[in-house]
Amino acid sequence: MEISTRYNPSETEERWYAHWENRGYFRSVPDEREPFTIVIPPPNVTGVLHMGHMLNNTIQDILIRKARLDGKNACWVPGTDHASIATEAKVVRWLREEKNLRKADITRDEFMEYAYQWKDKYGGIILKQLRKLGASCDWDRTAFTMDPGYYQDVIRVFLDLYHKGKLYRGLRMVNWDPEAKTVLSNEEVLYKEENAQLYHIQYKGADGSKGVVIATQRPETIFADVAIAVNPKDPRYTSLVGKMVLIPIINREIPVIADDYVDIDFGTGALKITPAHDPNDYEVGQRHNLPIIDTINDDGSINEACAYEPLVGLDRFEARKRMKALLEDSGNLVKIEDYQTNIGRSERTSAVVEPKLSLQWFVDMSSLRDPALNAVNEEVVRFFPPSFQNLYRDWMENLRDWCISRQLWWGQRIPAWYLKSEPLSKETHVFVAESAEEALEKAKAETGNNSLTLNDLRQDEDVLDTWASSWLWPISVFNGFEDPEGEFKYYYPTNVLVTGWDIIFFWVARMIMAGFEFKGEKPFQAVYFTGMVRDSQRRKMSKSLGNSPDALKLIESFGADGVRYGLMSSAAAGGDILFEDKLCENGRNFCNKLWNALRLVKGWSVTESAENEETAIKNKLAISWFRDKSQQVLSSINHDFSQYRLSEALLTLYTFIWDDFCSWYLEMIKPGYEQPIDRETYEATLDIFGELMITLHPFMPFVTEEIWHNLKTRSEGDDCCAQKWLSVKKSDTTMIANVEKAKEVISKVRDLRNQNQIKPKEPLELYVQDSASANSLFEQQGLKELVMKLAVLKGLSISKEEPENAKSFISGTEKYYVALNQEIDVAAECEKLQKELDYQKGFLKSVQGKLSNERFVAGAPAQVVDNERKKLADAQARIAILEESISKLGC
RNA sequence: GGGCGCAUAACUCAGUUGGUUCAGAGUGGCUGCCUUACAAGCAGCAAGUCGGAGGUUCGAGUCCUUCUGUGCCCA
Repeated sequence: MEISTRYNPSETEERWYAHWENRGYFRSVPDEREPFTIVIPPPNVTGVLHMGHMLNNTIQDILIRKARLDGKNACWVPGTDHASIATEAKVVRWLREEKNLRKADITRDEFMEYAYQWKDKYGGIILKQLRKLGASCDWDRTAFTMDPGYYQDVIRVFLDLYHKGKLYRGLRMVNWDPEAKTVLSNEEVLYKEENAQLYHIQYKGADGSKGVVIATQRPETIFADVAIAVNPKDPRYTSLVGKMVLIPIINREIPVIADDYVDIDFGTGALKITPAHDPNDYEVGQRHNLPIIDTINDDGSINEACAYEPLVGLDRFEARKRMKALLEDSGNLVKIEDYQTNIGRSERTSAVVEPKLSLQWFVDMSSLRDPALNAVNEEVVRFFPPSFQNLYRDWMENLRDWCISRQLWWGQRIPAWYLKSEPLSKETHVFVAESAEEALEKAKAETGNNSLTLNDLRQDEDVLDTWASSWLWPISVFNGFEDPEGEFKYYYPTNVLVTGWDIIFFWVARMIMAGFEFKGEKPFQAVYFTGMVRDSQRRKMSKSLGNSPDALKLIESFGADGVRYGLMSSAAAGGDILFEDKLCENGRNFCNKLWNALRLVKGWSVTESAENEETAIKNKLAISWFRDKSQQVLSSINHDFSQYRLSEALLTLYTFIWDDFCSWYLEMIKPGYEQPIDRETYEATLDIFGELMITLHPFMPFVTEEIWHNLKTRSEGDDCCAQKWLSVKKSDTTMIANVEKAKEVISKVRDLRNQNQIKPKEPLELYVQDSASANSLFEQQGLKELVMKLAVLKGLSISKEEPENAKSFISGTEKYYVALNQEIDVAAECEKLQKELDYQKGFLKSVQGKLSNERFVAGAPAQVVDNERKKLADAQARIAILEESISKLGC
């Protein structure tokens, strides 16, 4: 059979994925087995696969495939998030561009209909792309945060919190996005240093005195000023406190007040107080009972309240420019200073966030915090890596109430009704209910007015923050609200959540709070935090930089396994990945290596028995060595898995397969050119190869499945992905150590060839100096034959005499000679030996130092002390060999 | 300004509760090979006073203090 020299992933991947799906391997229904559950961090329904998703989902797939091999009932729930602000923006643009419609032109119901159309057409692309990566999700369970049942859960939770008094409507300073015209939570505001200007403005005294100079970054808000504040400890201004000054241009009188909040060293030390447009000013205003003048509209333009007609209707930034000229004209502008300051921008629209007083819905976090904080502190929910506990704790301890209303249509509409007869304010009646009808009943009861009808009510226009639905994800996807005794009981709490640390506040913390609040139980046992995928210059992958590779193209060029390997090989938990194609190239090369090992093995013809006794015992040793070493490797990989050290597990396997299996084992048993191999060795090799494929399967599912089926003809259902994870058996450590010593001897012979320009295939004669340890080493059955084959020797004997014209090397505590038909450079040889001797003597001295220290011998564990004794003996043996050689050469 | 990390080979990173023959890998570099599975490969080699200083300990890359550099989170 002719097999291509290169592994072709595109040919196999689609075939195997379809096969797995057809066999229903990814499907999970509750049964008597132990469950292993992961819920996917739902990507935006509008999203397309990017590097972060690939990393994140590869990790989940590795964990879920491993659990499946472990015989657990593995359940990976996929789905998407409705992403209210991002999706609404996309739908609005689509309506404008494709349908020539503006949001203002259509009703809410019409908008929702279009939005669902859009979602059905463009949404969920990412779920199809995940299949290409090999993600073994239970697709029958695909969930969406706006599914009817899910929607119902979100409403139910709103009611629940409201009735428990943990949800309230209040007038508060919020972060306002004037572009999206919606409120944002603190986490949705990104602060960055930007260049700005500080305007120094003269406020004249009402009594005609000089007044005071203030510094502000926002001159367009001076008409909303209600006071000037100074620090009570600032001697420059003590005489001014209590006096009145005039706002420039409009000449409205405002008082000068004293407040500790003012930083003496910033600007001029005098601060204008604008409670409507700055959160700190708002606090100061509250303390001093100052009025509030709101001069900015929802869209960021200036309104009539500013009491200066020429500015009305201008955008806040336009108004700022205009103010500069106006202040210059009026003679109030002292100077303009450039400076750097943190500017908050909307995560979604990049618009500069406007602090704004607004009537919104808030979740009171005080009672939700403690169980969630304790769960992480006490490691009931374990973080990997644990260092993220700090970040979590810090945030939880400084938790502020969560603003959950959003001025959008795409999302769960807030289930609160008001009386049309009452204008909106925080004092009006609010009827929170599951339906309008129920709200009406409440309204009648509360107002005592039985003649009210549905027509007298209006529902709150706003929807809920997307996180107010996704925080229920681990509960809702298992129908935990509607049917808490059903499969929810089987799957919840889930085993592990895999997510980027950047949403630890948005999502992870809130899911933990929701778990305890609504179910009295954590949502997951562990959280695995992935790092960020960055480019080789450490920059975040972003569309605007254009430094993000096309995920599907990567899969096309390197294969899904290649990409998975590339991402995982450098992805320690929590650590960022500096991505380059080269990483995937390594993965592709690894697939190719495996493929060629398969070609080699499948190319052999088989005979019933080995050609001679030497070959038979050599192969036997090779098989035992590899089998036994596999146990050690497996045990190390098991340990890595238990600690979520996936990257380490993969690299261990990679090295084991590439080096020990391909470079050593296969070379040990490889028959001569066109020679057959004995059946026993052949069959053992197929089994070994298959076992390696099972172990590698979670990481690289496609190539392992393909090779699994190429190794042997398999019966229906005998698939790699459905095998059983191997259990660790005992191994013969002495035998393994002996073979490792033999490998060192072989490498040293090869090195010697290299250094003396001897062809790799020219057979050499090797002697090992007679000693107890040499005899003991070569008593190992098959070891001599192994060394002879791989070092390409025509003879290997234990010798008391040192041969003529020989070069020597030390391996372990044995001395070896290779007879050469060339002159030996005595001087160079002496120098080499002397250098080695010096080193060994130094080593000996340090070991002796330790052993002569009584406190060491008394204090250190016996095993450590024994080891030092062994080191001492070995070093002495080597020194003896070296000294003997030196004296023989007459150095 | 407050807090949390990180600093190990030219580069990117591992290094578990301090203890195997005086720190590992991949990439890159160097030497030699188109050897009959694989040049997307093979064999071999070189390269690190583990950021600086001090301390605890019989023993420190690992723990403590401090300094320097650097990144992140919050304000």
